[in-house]
Amino acid sequence: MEGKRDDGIRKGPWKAEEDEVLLNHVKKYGPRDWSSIRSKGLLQRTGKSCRLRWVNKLRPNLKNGCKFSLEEERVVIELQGQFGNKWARIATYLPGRTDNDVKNFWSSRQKRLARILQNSGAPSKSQKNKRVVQSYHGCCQGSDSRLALEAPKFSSSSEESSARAQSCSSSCIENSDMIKMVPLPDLVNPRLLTFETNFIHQEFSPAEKNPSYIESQPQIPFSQQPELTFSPESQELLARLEDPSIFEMFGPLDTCGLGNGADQLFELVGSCRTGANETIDSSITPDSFFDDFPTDVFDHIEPPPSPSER
DNA sequence: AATAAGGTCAACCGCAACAAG
DNA sequence: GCTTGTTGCGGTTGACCTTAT
Repeated sequence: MEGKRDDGIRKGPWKAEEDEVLLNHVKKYGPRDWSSIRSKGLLQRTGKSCRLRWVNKLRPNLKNGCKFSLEEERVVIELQGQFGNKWARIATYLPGRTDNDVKNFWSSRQKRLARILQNSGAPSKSQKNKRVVQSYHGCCQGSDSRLALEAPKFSSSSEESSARAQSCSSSCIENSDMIKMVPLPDLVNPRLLTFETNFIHQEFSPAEKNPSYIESQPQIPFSQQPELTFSPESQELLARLEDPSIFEMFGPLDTCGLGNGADQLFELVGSCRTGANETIDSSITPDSFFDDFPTDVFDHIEPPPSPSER
């Protein structure tokens, strides 16, 4: 992969020295004249390659190596529906994210979805657990997930970067252990247990084809987003629960195989579907309920507020 | 422990839009 | 108006890492 082409142009991973040269160039001349970097003999890289490196890795305030937060995830899904695969445009709504980040995020997500759907006919034993979990995972998506989006104006103020750093670190928290300690009623706010199949339809029939969809949705800012939401692809799976044959896919597996809480899980799914406001039985043992879940189900659950924050 | 499968990320490629000559 | 060079964008690929078997 790494190496020089016949014309002497280097390709492949960038070295620290190359980054340094590129950064120096940008400091001196700004993020432009990429091709002059090579013509001046500073680097054996194409202008395109230099630009790409700057945009994706060296630009200040990038959230490199930071998983997409729930909010970011929602923004991408929302805007992909609105704009289609206009990654650069979508990225302008996500501070610190590049078009490449958004593109990669989306394609992984699509792959995952495709695989889930493809496997749904004949799930392996190990998939059974996961699929149910994902259904649960998705069923609690807040119904008011429409967003008020406005392309932000970025500044380089320290205030903004520290806020950014904070949001980045909070979204990177590995919180499965903390979550395991939280009683179920604290995690699942019954008010949030409504389900909106439109959301799924949107994912597979982008609103670009139906722009009125976006406009018709109530728009609320991030700060008013439901505090507990789940990965949206799971909603598609949940939608499949409408199909009575869905449970056949689990074969002989019954809820006993999923731990003590699985019965509640299916009740929960049912209440999600009806939008009922039942409260969750507080006699459920949280540990037994969650222990059978793969930890990735917790990935998108915000850590609970500390008692002082409540 | 070894291997396969899946996921993530960085980088390349081709194309289109735009500007300069 | 045409050609050429530059920039920006979206699609794709391959390496690497993680997780499952």
